[in-house]
Amino acid sequence: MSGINHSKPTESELEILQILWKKGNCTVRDVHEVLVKSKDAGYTTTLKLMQIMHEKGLVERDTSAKTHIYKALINQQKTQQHLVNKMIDNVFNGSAARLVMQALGNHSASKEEIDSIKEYLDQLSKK
Amino acid sequence: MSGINHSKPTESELEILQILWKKGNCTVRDVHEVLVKSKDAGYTTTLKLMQIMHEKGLVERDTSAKTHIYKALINQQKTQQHLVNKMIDNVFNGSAARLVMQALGNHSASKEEIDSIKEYLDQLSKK
DNA sequence: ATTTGATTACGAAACAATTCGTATAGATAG
DNA sequence: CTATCTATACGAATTGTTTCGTAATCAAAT
Repeated sequence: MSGINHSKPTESELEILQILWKKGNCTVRDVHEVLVKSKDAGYTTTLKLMQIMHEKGLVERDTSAKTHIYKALINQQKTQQHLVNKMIDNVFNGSAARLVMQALGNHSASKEEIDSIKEYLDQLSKK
Repeated sequence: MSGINHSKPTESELEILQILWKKGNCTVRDVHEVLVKSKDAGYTTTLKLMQIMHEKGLVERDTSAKTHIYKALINQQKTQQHLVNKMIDNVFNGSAARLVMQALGNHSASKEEIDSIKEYLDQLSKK
């Protein structure tokens, strides 16, 4: 077991992780360009965030060239799992079912989504 | 429309809200006593938090007696909805279904939970 | 070579969240 | 009445997050 990973990215870090998970290897500029579409931020802000994420071990980077290449180090699924579990405990008193209903209730899932969830539940039941 | 409520309680605030939602009216001590069961905190820390929550409009309080009585001002369901929606956007790229599956996958919902969700989904489908 | 542009490094400011020590006031027991 | 206990008020230290200005470095273009 090497470095502990609390896997508690902040909100800004999560935004960046999203991009890294989707696109794989990125320069700071790559990430920044996606970010500015949805929010207002300076380039050096994004840079600094990614440097801090590196210090924390959330990402790794290749510094062999002038322009560094970043890559997510923490796993998307595990991070999602961690955050969902925390929310279940923290916000829904430990009831996964209540979270699920809340999620489906107002967010108006599409028919396809609902069907795929049903299918998923059927598989879960068969055990 | 009067005061906007961003309903973005911090983690500590959420812990306190949980207790207030469950028990209704509470003194600081009531809340504190529940809190210390699961975490390490001084009484004045809890007090301060609740005072700040009051400033923010998250709770109201009756100060007519020496010992103040606190009560949640923001709605549990709405707060949950808000937080879930944010998580869907922020962590699951907008897919409620993915959140649901993640929630059910590892958290090992009980058979009863799964059944009640199925029922819920059937009702949703009939529309 | 010099200028221009893009990049990383660094440090600090601004803000927010958390924690707690100390002061003060009211209630109660002796 | 006085000592003690419990409560709130206040301020400040600490820590974490976010933001950005400025400097240094390197590459490419002129």
